[in-house]
Amino acid sequence: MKMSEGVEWALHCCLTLAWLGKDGGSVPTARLAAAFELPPAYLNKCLQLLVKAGILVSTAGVKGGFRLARAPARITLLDVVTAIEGPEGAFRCAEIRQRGAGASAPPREFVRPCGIAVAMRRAETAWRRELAAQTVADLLDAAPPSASERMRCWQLTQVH
Amino acid sequence: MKMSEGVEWALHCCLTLAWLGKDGGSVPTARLAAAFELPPAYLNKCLQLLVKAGILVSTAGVKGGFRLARAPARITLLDVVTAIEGPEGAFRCAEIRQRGAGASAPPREFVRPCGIAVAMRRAETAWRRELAAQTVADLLDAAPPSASERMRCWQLTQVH
DNA sequence: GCGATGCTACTCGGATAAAAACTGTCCGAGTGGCATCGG
DNA sequence: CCGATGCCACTCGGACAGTTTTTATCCGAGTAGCATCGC
Repeated sequence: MKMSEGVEWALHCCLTLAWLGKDGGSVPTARLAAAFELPPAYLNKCLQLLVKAGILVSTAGVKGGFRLARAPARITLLDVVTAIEGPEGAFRCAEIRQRGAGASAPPREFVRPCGIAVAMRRAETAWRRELAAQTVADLLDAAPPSASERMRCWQLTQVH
Repeated sequence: MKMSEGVEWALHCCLTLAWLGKDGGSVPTARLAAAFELPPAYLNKCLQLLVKAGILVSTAGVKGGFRLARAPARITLLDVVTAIEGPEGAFRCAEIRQRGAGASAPPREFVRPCGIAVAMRRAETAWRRELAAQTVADLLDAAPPSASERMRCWQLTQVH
């Protein structure tokens, strides 16, 4: 059960966009990739997922790039995780209770969901609740102010 | 982020062992695999993980097999999930904040952990807490009594 | 001088390969029961 | 009849392939700015 690295990348990029894009400018993939030494093409793939989810908006052309689609306070960590990992939960009940020994049971016994699936779903719900309670704005507040400034200074050095 | 199917298998096997092994007998892999139409060899691999974690005990020999190492009330879902999936969390912080733009930052800035990692860890902790709050005994109570009896009857038909 | 127009460089976006993890399979070491043999 | 002993069938346990998911890469479609050309 390994979460995609794209989640970490996406969150750091959201934070960076919140810092750099304050003046309304778009940031291209190449610059975000350079900011964290990530493979640019694959990072682009992750950012596209965020666009599809409505978290980012993309602009084509020579001065194009990505920027946040809405205020950081309205982007939860759950939004980002779901955008990258997909809507399905980690645990998927295959209903093996109905196979083998359970094949001869009356169908009405399987009307109520499998207790194991319920328990696992409950845990994942708690996980989602915690993720939904945190926003990108919270991450901005928690990060040291120097990081924001360093990122902004670094961006100037990258202008060719 | 897909959880291994072995988790579902292991939980169903723990439930089955609690039902069948009441009289102290061990249940071999082949019988558990037949009970859910699972690949026997791979299921055996999962059961070995449970043995390593101290959840099951295995007995070799002609009347051998697996049985619960302790009472169902003392086996949490977290125990089983950790045994199959390993102790590491789903999210692993790669500290990309220290690379690229952050490479020139003073080391003391990275003493406190990455805010993103903290937030993700908090969510996973909530997930673990829910899993730890549920035991195999709770699953036994939640399952319909007919399932227990059916499994016991079915077992008799499997004796060669 | 001013506007329209064609061009170029740069961007995103999706289709295409390599790598890793998960899933599935096989065979060997070890053990306990059981039949046999001897006393 | 009772005990010791050797054998055998059955079990777990770890080493070996196949398949799906993840990671990484490349190239094409499209767009915005800019220089050029014409009026």
